[in-house]
Amino acid sequence: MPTETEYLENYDPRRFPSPIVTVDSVLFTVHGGQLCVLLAKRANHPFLGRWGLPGGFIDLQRDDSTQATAKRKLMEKTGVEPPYLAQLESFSGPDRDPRGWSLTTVYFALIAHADCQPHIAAVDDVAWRPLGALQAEQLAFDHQRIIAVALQRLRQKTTYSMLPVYCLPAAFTLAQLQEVIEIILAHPVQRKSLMRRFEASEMFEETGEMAATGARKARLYRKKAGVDMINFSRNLMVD
Amino acid sequence: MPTETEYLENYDPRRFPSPIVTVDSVLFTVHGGQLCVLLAKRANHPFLGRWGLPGGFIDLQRDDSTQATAKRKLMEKTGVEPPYLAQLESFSGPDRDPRGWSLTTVYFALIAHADCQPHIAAVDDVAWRPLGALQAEQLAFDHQRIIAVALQRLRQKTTYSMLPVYCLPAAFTLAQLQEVIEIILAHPVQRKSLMRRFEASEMFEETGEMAATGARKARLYRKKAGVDMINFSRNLMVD
DNA sequence: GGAATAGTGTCTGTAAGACACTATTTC
DNA sequence: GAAATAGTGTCTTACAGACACTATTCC
Repeated sequence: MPTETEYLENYDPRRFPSPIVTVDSVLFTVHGGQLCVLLAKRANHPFLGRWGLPGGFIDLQRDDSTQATAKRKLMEKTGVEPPYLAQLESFSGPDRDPRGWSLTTVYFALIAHADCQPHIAAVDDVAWRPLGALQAEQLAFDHQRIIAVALQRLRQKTTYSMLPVYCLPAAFTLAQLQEVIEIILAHPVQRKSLMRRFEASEMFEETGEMAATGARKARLYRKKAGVDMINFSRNLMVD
Repeated sequence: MPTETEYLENYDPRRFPSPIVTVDSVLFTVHGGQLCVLLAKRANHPFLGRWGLPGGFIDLQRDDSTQATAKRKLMEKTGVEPPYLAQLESFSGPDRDPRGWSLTTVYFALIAHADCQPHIAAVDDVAWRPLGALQAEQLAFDHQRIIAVALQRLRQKTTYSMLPVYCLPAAFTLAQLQEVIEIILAHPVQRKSLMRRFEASEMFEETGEMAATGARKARLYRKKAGVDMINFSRNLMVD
C-alpha cells in the first residue's frame, strides 16, 4: 500500500472516465412588464446557433469554485456582476448533452435591467428573452427545463423574502418593488402586506430622495449595507 | 466549419481538463435520542482510514443521473434505498480534494434507523455517528462543512413540512413524530400545533392499529400512498 | 378642484403558541 | 385510584388579506 503522498504523486485524473462538466446561469430581470431571462446564442457545437443559457467550462487555473465560473461567464456576457447569485442545483445524465454523460451546476441570478443593458444592447449574441416567449423556442440542451426549475425557485423565494429587490436599481420605490413582485408571481399582492413586511424586515433604509414616478412623489429606499436577505416565517398567498 | 455530426464524431471528452467529479450523500436518522449521520471509513487514498460521507465516482455506464449514483452508493453501504433522497447542492474548488480541482454533488437523505440497521451492524466500515460527537472528529475532505449545510437544510424543511416522518418506520405515532422533530430542531414544539398540521396536511391515514409505546395506547399512522410532501405556508417557531 | 398615485388605519381571517382539560391504559 | 401518556378544547397572539381612508403632486 502506497502512502498518501506516493498515491498523490502518481495520481492521474484522466485514468477514470469523467462526465462533461459545465456551469450555467439563469439570470432573470424584469423589463417592460415581463420577467425575462438572459440567453446567449451558441457560437460552438453542439447546438451551434441555438439560444441557451450563458455558461461554459470551468477554468481550473482561474476559477476557485463553480460560482466563480458562473460569475466569470456572466461578466463576459453582460459586463457586470449580478447583485444576487446563488446555486440552483446540478443537472446530470447521459442524454442531456449529445457529446455524452454530462453534469451542469446551475446558478440563478437577478439583476436590474438598467444595470446591464449597455453591454447587451451592443452585441447580438446575447439577449433578454421574456419568459412568455420561451415556450415556443427550442433551446439548447435541457435549458428549457432548467429555466422552469429556476422560475419555480424564484417564485417560491419571492413569497417569503424580498429577493425581487435585486431586479431593481440600488434606489427604488415601494411601487416598483410591488410591480416586480407581481410580475414574478403573475399574481397581485396586497400593497399593505408588502409594506408591513418591508418595514419589519429592517433590511432597507430611505435614501432621503423622492422619485417622481407617479402623480405623487414616492420615497426612495436602498438596501442597508452589510445586511443579508432575511426569510419571513409566513408566505404571501398565491393560490 | 464542421457539421454537428462531424463535430460529435471527432469529439474527445479528454481533450479538456476536467475536475474530479464525485457524488456524496448525507444520510440522517434519529436514534437513541440523537440525530445521527451515516459515515463510511475510507478504504482508499486520499484520507485513507478516515471517516467521511458515503459516496464515490459516477458510473457512466450504469448511472443515468447523479441521483442514481447516490442511490447506488447508499445501497452498497446500507443495503436499502432511503425513502427520502433529494439534492442538497454541489461543492467545488481546487483545494477540497488533495488530488486537485474537484466537484461533488451532494444529496441529503432520511431513513428510519430500524430500516437499515441489520446491514450496518454487520460491517465495521459504516457507522451512524451522532451529530454531537462530530465536532471533535476530523472528517475527510470538506465533509464536516457539508454536513453542517445539510443539517441547516433539514432543520429549515422541518419547520415547514412533515419531512421528519422519513426518519420513522412506515407506521408511527404522533408522539414519535414529535420526538424526532424535537431532536432535529433541538427545540420543543407544541403537540397541538403538530397535530393540527398533521391533520391539515391530509398526507397521512390511520393504519387502524394502536401502538403500546406509553401508558395509553396511541394511534398508528402511515403516509398515504402516492401523495407527496406538502409545504406549509407558515413555519414553526424556533427562536 | 380633479385625477392619479403614495401612503395609513383598521377590521377580518387563519393558523400557531400556550396550556388546561379529559381519556385510556398499566400498575 | 395513582401515574403516565394520548388526545381535545379553547383562548391568545401574530401577521396576512381586504379595503376604505387620507396625503401629496400635477394638471
